[in-house]
Amino acid sequence: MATGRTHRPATRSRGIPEATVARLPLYLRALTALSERSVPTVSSEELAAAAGVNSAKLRKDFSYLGSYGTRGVGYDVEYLVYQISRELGLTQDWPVAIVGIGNLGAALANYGGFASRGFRVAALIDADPAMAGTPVAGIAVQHTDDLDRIISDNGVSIGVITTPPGAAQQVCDRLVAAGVTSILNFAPTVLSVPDGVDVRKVDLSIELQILAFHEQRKAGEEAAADGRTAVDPDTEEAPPMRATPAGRKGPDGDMPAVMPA
Amino acid sequence: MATGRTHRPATRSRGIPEATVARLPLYLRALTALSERSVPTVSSEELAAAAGVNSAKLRKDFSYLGSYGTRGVGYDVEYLVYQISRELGLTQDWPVAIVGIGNLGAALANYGGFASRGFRVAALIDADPAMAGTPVAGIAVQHTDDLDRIISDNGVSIGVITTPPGAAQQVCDRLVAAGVTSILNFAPTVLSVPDGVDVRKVDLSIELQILAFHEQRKAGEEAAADGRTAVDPDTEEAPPMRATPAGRKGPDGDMPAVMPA
DNA sequence: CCCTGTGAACTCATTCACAGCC
DNA sequence: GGCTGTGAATGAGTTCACAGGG
Repeated sequence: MATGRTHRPATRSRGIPEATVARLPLYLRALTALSERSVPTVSSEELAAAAGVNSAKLRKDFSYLGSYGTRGVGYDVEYLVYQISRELGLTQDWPVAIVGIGNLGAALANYGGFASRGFRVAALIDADPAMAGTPVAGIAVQHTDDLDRIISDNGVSIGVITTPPGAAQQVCDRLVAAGVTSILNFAPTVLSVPDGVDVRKVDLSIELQILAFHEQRKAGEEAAADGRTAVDPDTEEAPPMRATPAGRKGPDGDMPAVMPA
Repeated sequence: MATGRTHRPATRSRGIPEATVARLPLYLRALTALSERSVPTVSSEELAAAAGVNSAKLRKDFSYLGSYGTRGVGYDVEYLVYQISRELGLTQDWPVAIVGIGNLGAALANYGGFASRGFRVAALIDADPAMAGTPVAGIAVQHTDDLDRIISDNGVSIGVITTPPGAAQQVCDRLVAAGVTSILNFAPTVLSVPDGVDVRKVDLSIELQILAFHEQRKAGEEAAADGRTAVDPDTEEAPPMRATPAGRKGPDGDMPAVMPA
């Protein structure tokens, strides 16, 4: 932002904040619903409510895209749908390959929300030779050996990894080598990729752990409110054991059996 | 932190930043791997690399938990595993209910990473009467009619929603009414919940759209680097149509057929 | 008036850089 | 000397509050 409109081409150029980008799909979904109900116009307040954000944030977000609203009126639904779709790159077709056709991979292949919105499952790939040829969601599974060819032949630039964690990095490397530059990773692994490749991750167990953290806090506060001393994770202190004053682990090494695996 | 140790109980109290909480599971995973390899000690640098963050961030994160490291040496792996587990509330058992046993729900029920780490699938619930009794991942599916009882009987406080979008809000309401205070939502819907209830969402289609945005940018930049005029989404401007100067949609209403559904 | 668009203030998060301790 | 712990500096994101066009 800064002092004055610097040297920009004509409209506003690059640099939509990442946080804004992450919300555009949300707005788009809300707008699409309005569009289906043939609502012509919507205010920032209404749309914000539908998308689950506050209206100031929404207006600021849209201001990064340009001035697409009408003061005193609101936003034209169809027009905004188009502008956001274009901004997100959904006016073109994105062939996607899913690698690792287990329970999750198959579920994703069958997932409807995939096909709509510019994404198309172009290939299913698995390392199990026995699966090769089996149709999943109407698409024949292909073997990992052909990964390179499959990616190039279909012009895939977005790959989805649903392999077991042990295979994820290797699959990732092969995808990248074959030309994929965006990866959606469902395996619970940290992937390393070269510059220029985007990785996003979806991790069930991380989400649950974050919920558990807050859940535990709630339990603690509730108990505190009850007047009881509570099991507040912080007050609970007085560590069950600690490394010996100036050493490694402490030979007494008694620690609650935590973490199954 | 701050000028002086203010009036805190003894250790450091509440208020771990949300961003830090979201990374703790990542650290825990990396530490667990080290623990399995019987590595006794790790430096912030090494651990940060394994978790895919930089070391300054990691040290700052850990500083919110307390001073669990040893200067000149690093962190005791087992001890840190325990401290983070405790902080995240993983030293206790969290019974989880999954509502909506379609492809995705079933895949999650079968997902291994679920069972480990303190979470236990306590119930599977579906609205289809035909599914009632069918075992999925070794657990009999129960009918939505009994949702209330199932939640209370099992002491479930974390619910996972994998229903179609249309049913999600209703299921959410019922879960909350039954006592659930944390929800992990896989349905592409914005859920509204009362204060005190946490919702986290996992949304495939949003993730893909974010990737598409960056992917499109890459394509534009690459073309620009090639010297060609490129299809930079911004330069592309000169909108294909726009609401008439002072009115609604514009009667010419010609808009590219975007958005399948 | 109504509602958008946006500077300015503020809050939250990351990074720097170094003091403090082993 | 090496590595943690943390104030201080910087940057990103959100919210405020109001100017400005319909």
